[in-house]
Amino acid sequence: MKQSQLFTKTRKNAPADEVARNAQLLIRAGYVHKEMAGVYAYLPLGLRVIENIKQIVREEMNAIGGQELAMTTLQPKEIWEKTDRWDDAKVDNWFKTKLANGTELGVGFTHEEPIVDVLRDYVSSYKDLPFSVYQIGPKFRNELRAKSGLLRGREFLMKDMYSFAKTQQEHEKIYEGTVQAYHKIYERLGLGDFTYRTYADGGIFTDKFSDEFQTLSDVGEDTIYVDETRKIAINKEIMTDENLEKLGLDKNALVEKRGVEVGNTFHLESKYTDALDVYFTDDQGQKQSIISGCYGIGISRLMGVIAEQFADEKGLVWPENITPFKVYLVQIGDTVKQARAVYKALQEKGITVLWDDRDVRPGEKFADGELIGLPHRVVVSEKLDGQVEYSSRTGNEKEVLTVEALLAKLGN
RNA sequence: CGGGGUGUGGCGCAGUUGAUAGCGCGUCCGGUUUGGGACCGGAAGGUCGUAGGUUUGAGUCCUAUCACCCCGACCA
Repeated sequence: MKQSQLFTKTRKNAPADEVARNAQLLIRAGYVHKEMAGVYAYLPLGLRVIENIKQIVREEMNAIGGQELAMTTLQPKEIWEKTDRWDDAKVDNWFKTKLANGTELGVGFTHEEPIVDVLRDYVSSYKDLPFSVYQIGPKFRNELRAKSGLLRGREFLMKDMYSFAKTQQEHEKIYEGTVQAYHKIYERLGLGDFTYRTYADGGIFTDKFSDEFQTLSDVGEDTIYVDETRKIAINKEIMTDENLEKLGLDKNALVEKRGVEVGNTFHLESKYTDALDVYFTDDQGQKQSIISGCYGIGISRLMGVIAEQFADEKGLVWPENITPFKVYLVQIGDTVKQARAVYKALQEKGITVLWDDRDVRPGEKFADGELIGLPHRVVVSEKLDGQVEYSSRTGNEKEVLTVEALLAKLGN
């Protein structure tokens, strides 16, 4: 992509009403546009990041047998009444609306009820189970207070998977498999080293704990206690002596940290399936409850967390796997021809490039490149005598290479 | 939802005891520049969040309202 054609521009100042570092940088660099409090549009650069995150999540969900689908945003109130989650006293962050004829509708804040409602059409026998389905799409929550930029929005993107099993044992296996997939996802996103599986409250309908995935961060909203050697943590909310013993955690090994919840997994037992009257018939001809689990990952929140986590004083720093483009190609002076050749050569290798072909001074290009945060910078300049200068976003050293050497370096 | 704060060109800000709204960045035109956000000259762009009110006169005072931010409570 030529930067001269990118419709967004960088800006030197962040809007005064945006305090969160992630949103400040993402806005300054042209990744997102704030539509209103807690509601952000994803601009071309931002959408590329979002799509990269989604793709990693999708691949890992597919790898454990998840089947992708897309549920609806508009929701009939009846199914939510069956699980007693329609009443505003029970769920206070619903967005609700009405059809022209007055029929009340909900705007989806989660999708347990609708997916279970779908099962009714397709699941009746033990032969139909187990399976998992997931979707990646918008969620709407009428938060009393949106905050922290992309970390807590009223409209946000989430991957939510739901599993359905014949027995608790079968469910546990799926659940653990999903937890392992989550670890892979955070690893691939570059967050593996500081994202912890964290025991948390399982909710009112199970005595099991749920698991949160907490990325350590000063801007985190949760207080967690981390056992760094075992790579596990416990949320402050459930930090009691009794729970520590139940979980086999040693209080003395725990360190208090702040975390951002970047995912969670819940045991739902048969609460939703029973409430919506969806059962299966076992091989003895007996009606049985379906055991389910739900598994969320905040896609747009992850973009915020990653922006926040890796940024330095110059701007964003994207991990290799989710960067909108791999290379920031800077053309200095009268070098269009050479720059185009490098651009094409990189692209032929399958390396994505943002080519700064603008007619602006070098300093501005470097500053913008650093703000935008692509991992690799390549400079084409008359000074380099046909070679190119390579530097990484995070390193200080620059090396002058031939184009062939550059391709070899970036091509693996 | 409780407490606190802020709304003035695209962005960041100033605007005194009430008197026809300024600055920086950005944008446009012309020129000089070109390895770290250049410089010179010119120009466009604002019913001061909105609605009432007080006043000869309101960005400024009063009332209401909306939006946004922060702390708390709640939540992916």
